[in-house]
Amino acid sequence: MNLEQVARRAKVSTATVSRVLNNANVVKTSTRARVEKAIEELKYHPNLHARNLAGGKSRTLGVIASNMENPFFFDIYKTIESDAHARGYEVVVANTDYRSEQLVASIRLMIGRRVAGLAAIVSEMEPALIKELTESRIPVVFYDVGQPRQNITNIRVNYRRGIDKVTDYLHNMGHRRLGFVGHHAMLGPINERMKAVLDAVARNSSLEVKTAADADTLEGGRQATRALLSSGYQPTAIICVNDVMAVGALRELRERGIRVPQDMSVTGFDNVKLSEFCYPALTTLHIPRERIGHIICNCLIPPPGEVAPAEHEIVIDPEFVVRESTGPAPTAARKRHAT
Amino acid sequence: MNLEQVARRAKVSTATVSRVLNNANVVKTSTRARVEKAIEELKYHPNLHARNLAGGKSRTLGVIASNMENPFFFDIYKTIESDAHARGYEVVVANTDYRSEQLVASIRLMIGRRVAGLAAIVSEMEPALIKELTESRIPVVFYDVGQPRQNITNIRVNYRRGIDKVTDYLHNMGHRRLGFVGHHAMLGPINERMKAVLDAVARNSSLEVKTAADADTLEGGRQATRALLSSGYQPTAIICVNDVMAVGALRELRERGIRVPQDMSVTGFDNVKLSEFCYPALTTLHIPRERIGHIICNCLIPPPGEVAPAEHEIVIDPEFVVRESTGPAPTAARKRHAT
DNA sequence: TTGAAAGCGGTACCAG
DNA sequence: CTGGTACCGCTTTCAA
Repeated sequence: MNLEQVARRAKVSTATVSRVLNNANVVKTSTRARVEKAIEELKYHPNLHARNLAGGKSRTLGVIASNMENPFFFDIYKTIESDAHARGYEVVVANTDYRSEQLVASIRLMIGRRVAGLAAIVSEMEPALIKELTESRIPVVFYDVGQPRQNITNIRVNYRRGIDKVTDYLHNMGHRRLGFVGHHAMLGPINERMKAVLDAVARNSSLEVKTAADADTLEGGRQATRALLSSGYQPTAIICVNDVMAVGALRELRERGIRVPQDMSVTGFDNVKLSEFCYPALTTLHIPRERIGHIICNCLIPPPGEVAPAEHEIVIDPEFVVRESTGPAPTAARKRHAT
Repeated sequence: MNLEQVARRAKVSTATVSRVLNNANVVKTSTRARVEKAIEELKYHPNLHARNLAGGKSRTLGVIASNMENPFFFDIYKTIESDAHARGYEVVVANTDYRSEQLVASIRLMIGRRVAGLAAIVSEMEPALIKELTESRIPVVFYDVGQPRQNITNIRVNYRRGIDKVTDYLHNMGHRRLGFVGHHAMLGPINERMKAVLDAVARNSSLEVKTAADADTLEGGRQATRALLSSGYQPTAIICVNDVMAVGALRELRERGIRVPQDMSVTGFDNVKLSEFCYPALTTLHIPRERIGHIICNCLIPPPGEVAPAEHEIVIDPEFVVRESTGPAPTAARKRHAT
């Protein structure tokens, strides 16, 4: 089913059919009606590949994320999608599962699709890829990774500032032995979060910390917490790399009969909706996912007439949100009681 | 950057470049090397639109879901994606947000992309669309909606059986006043779930029920529960249309000081991972999302050599999973105490 | 083993 | 306002 058949049935040329398809308001009403009738009768659906090929432009944005299962990524994606739709763009997504081979495949796929812009919300990233992207001339926004370049915008979160708020808070509450639950993406921002914790501990000799890592899922958070505690280490507070893993931690603690926050404090990161709905509600750091989505879309779809904005970097400061999962460090007496 | 430029640089014809791109093992090794070098140097990325257009086939699957934010949909999607990748297919997704206008747009988009197969995991669905799809000749799998047809496979869940397990269980536990928390998709399976509850109540004159609905999110579950209880109605058990909304219900109850399960029982549906991690863990009905994903993929990508399977329908029975969110109905005495 | 050329299904420019 | 037609970038015979 193609243009030509429609044209034949409507007794016009393919050019005219193309015109009515694209709302060129130069077609006589009667002709247009005839064409539309033919389209309807033939159940004609234009081939988008042919369109993109002939038209040259794609009006499609690509979004690549490490783990769409984590609401953090999904929230950003959702904002991008609705902004894009509002401007008449489609968006295609790809998951990397934190695997850089998948990242490579996804990026090639996006380039192959000739997307009009690409957002990479990923922790893993090889320099070679960045180069490849730079040379592809597609407008790109990286979240958390890479360097600003010609056609590359960078959004980063000031993890150090965020983590410092957490460690200061915990320290003031009397916590000295900390645990850190991370996930298996050992590059980029995750490491930054972990390093920030490590540094805070290094700055303060009264503090100590042990870390554990597992998959970026509820189950992963639980397993990492289990590993952390099974080692015999007895922290009074666990800092989790994100909210999802923190909810996993909460479960492990519950099953061990460790009360939160009386016996153990737990913190998350991101402030996804779930962090308010779990029990106890998580103390966490808010990252404005909608704002990030809007920024990305603005970079990728420059308002008509304007040129793509010059290379630049946008830094975001996480906001500390105290809820129910944290409290004063248990005293020896209370701790004994709990056991 | 196109085939021709690569061809020129490698001093071969475009046909040859195409051959090395497609791993046709007819190219002399030395030639192949020359071409690959050129591709590398030029950072050439084949235009997928041109490829699809010329090749005719697409090796991509379309997946349309009502709400990817709900892990239920996402789990199915994820399974489809990994199965598809294993067989060398791509998959593109679309969200409808339960809006049938979005569904229409998404389906047209998929047809326009000439996907090799389409999975529609949606609650909303207009008959006209089904017809349109049937006529498009692409293999389709509907979850929960529509009728089996020529190129259409149907997967459905026996909601009635599932819900009956829940209502029987609750009835045996002494519950008489039920609440039902649903979401705003008033067509298809949701209605089936609700109708099953209504029917169970109708069959048993000692039972009564009131319903409330809101968005299919954590917050929606909370709001619906709030609405249900604010009306003055005092159920002893709340049946939720799915786990996500049940977690929302849990929060509202917590904030009202209503203990689960002592003062109120709560049930979910789907048995997503979250149902084990929330507190208290949810009594729910398990729906095998991975199995569903596999089935879908098998229908859409028939093993090479075989013809697409004939029209058929697959029915799934949910399995009842009892956890901590349900218990005996509170006695009058205990109830008074709680207040 | 390689090249030439005919499409694939549209778009857009140029005439009429 | 409408038709003719030269591409868009790649795949795929058909010959050489």
